[in-house]
Amino acid sequence: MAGLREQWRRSAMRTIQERALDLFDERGFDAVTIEQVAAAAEVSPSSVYRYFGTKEGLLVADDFDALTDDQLAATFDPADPIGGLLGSVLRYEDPGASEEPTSRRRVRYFFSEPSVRAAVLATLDRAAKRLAPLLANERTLGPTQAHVVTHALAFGYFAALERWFEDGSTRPIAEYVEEGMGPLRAIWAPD
Amino acid sequence: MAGLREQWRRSAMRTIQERALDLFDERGFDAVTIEQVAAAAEVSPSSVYRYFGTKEGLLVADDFDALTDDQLAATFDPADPIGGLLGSVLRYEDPGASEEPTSRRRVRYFFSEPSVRAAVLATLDRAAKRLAPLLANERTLGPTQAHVVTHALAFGYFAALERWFEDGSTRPIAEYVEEGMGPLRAIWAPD
DNA sequence: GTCTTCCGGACAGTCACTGTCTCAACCTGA
DNA sequence: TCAGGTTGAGACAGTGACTGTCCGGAAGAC
Repeated sequence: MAGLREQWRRSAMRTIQERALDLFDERGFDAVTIEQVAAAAEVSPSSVYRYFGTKEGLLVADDFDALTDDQLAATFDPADPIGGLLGSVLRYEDPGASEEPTSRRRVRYFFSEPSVRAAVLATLDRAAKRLAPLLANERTLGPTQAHVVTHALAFGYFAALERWFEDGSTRPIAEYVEEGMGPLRAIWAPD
Repeated sequence: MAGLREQWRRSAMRTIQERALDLFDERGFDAVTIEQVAAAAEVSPSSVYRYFGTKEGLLVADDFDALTDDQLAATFDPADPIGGLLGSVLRYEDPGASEEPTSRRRVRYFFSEPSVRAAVLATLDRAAKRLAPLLANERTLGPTQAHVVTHALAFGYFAALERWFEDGSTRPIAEYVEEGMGPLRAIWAPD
């Protein structure tokens, strides 16, 4: 059973996020208060904090944080992290994929709103920290090197994404990742 | 002339920072309010904000932000960024160097206090963004690649620093940077 | 149908941060 | 040395993000 309670919670979260995006797009992130978001979604401000933690959390779904260690290990390929990343991007951009409708609207704030950007950086930082041991296990990299490399990958990816955004978000993201992260492939090149 | 006003401002900033560190070390970052810091330093809370902008700013001196573009270009070597970074670290750790006494005490909070960590990440992000054009000018890297690489370098450096901290801060930082960022040198290897 | 559990709403409180005003002290030019 | 302009620190009120706690009512188990 899905759990009626859980069901209602999910739908509440979705409508809160959508109303929030409506307001943000209309008046700007800073000009909207949590109270207004709560009123627009017809919930209490407490619930917004219960669901999303922070105002930035309304935009930055910590997808990575939600993954268990096993799920993370299954998604991440230590032998070819950039290839795996590209695969995720391609899957995300696949027109047939069933992606949540808000995910495209949110990205804009990742780069335009400083506090949101900071929240994204923090998420990437946590993700890189969790991925490091997975990389250290299977390769000739020491733990410090693995730690450095996962951070380089995570934030390199972010940088590529930013270029895509600054370019007008017209060409596919995968192109920017492929081209931008190309130099990082040298890390795995045979010497 | 040094400017009497400017002189007093500098000394005020130093004492504020020192008092703040005293309080943070004693009670913990979260348990200390700006008002208490201001009282301990015998200035008004307004001044603390005027000087440091945010509570995290008391610990994260945005040294990079303060540099002009020219100064930045002079410090950064596009041909060998990792070597330049190592040089800075060695200079920092040189026992003969005249470093500000608070700089060692602050580092701890970079990694232990989430909001401070976020502020550091934001600083690195800004630094990487400013460095990208310098890297793109002189090498065979495209602008997107340069953007990715400077982010990889900045946050890779941060990761190496964290390993140093987690290891007890006993061995020299340069060792962690040298070892951890070794794989990134492959980016500049001749193919 | 009852009992338990859980969760959303209400509410009060804290504190980081902002904007504005005032006044005193520095700086400048004669 | 002394006016006049400027700069910058303190005082103060306000906003809004976020926290903790309590309570009632509805979902879940039996």
